[in-house]
Amino acid sequence: MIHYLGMGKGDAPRVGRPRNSNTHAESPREDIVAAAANLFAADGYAQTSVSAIARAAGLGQSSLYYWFPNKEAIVQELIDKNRESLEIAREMVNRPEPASARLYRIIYVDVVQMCSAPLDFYDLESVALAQPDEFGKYFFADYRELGELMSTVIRQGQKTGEFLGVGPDSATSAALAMNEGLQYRYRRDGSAPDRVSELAHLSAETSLGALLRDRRRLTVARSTAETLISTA
Amino acid sequence: MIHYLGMGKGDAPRVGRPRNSNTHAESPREDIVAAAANLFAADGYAQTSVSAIARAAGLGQSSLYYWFPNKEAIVQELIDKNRESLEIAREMVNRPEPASARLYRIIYVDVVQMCSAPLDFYDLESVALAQPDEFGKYFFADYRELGELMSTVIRQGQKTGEFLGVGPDSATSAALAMNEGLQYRYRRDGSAPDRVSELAHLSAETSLGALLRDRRRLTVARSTAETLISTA
DNA sequence: ATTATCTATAGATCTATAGATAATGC
DNA sequence: ATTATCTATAGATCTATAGATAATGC
Repeated sequence: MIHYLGMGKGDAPRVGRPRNSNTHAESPREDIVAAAANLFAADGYAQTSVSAIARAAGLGQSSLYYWFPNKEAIVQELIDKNRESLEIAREMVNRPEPASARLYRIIYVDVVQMCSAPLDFYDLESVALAQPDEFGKYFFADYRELGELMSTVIRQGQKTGEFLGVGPDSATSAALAMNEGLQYRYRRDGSAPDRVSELAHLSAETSLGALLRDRRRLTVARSTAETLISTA
Repeated sequence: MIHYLGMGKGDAPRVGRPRNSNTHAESPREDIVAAAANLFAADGYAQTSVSAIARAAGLGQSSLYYWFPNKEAIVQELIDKNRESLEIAREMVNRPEPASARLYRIIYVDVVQMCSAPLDFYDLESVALAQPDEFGKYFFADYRELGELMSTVIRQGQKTGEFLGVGPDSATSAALAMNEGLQYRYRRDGSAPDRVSELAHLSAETSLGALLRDRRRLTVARSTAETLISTA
């Protein structure tokens, strides 16, 4: 690799016609995705035009089409984060800790992930629904799998007598709906990011409060779950 | 009142230029609202054009503007139903029944009402947010009041020792988020209307399961709440 | 004259493409 | 020649208004 004297990061030679805006970009593709993430988070997917994304990224509207074929292609770049809570849930099914701690962790991570994602979960689902291709399939398959894993952990806890015998699938539906509803309200109300953890605990404690036979175990479940969180 | 022989309901004389479509309307205003309700329910508010509403009501696009000044005026006709669960909650604060039964009823009615409404609750909130006038204010004032009433009932139950001492406002947030999340999923999944009651019970039982000190009282709370439901 | 519709259209978007242009690379 | 932008624009919406028209009412 050759270094030219006095040629730092800032003035790397740039190919292509210069922008009208005084901005320059290390990676226009990433800038576009970042700008889209901000706008989607602020205004929602449907309300964000390609034109607004391009402007926020320092480009003219049509220049965006040099990097992405359309708006949906941009949102797909934002989506892979959606996997994290599924991977945690997969881990949790086969661990030796009590079901209460494992379910706590799954619920907690799901809330944190949804609240931290750039895109509202319901918007994400809408985009997935509109796309008959790969992404749509993966989204719904993942969603189903997450639900099945939660139901499995609930059944495990019922087998050991840790949980009451309520319907595992119903309890899962309630927990997922609460998680999604909380992330929605978190976004709508423009809550401060430091409230995410509080909401995640609230959701886990409500669902476990309804499931645990002996609720004195809730505190232990919470701290065990927190160990799991910091270890992984 | 004068009756002309052979002039039944069907062929009442109609003022105004006839429609191109073969439809006729007893009350175009109500037909428009009904058509809008169906379309909003099926496709969502933002995705429904004035043109589609007019067509569904048997009118040309521009003829709708004879009856309504714009799309938001139509949605406002649909909104008063949003009051029912608030009125129930107001009633419930001062009744002699145990807090568990009263909270059960509030939660139950809220889910039923949101699921039965023509408009998705989140869409309703979006419309309210976009309108700085009367309706917007009422919507958010009502929402706040419903939450406060729920918190009050929870505090009452804590005072009598019926409920555990979790934060009443947090428990309310969780319950509302779960209700909203469940109504959303109900709509998204196109669930059968006969599942509404099941979802409403699920939500009430989950929230009460987390709150009740002695969960053997849940069955009593449910049946007491059902009495309240059929009485009012 | 009044009512309720129609046709036609202006004006505001927004998406996506065509083709010009201004840099660097070789 | 290649790259990354630009300008300009076609075409698809969608909203809302202007003004014509076809009924009934008086």
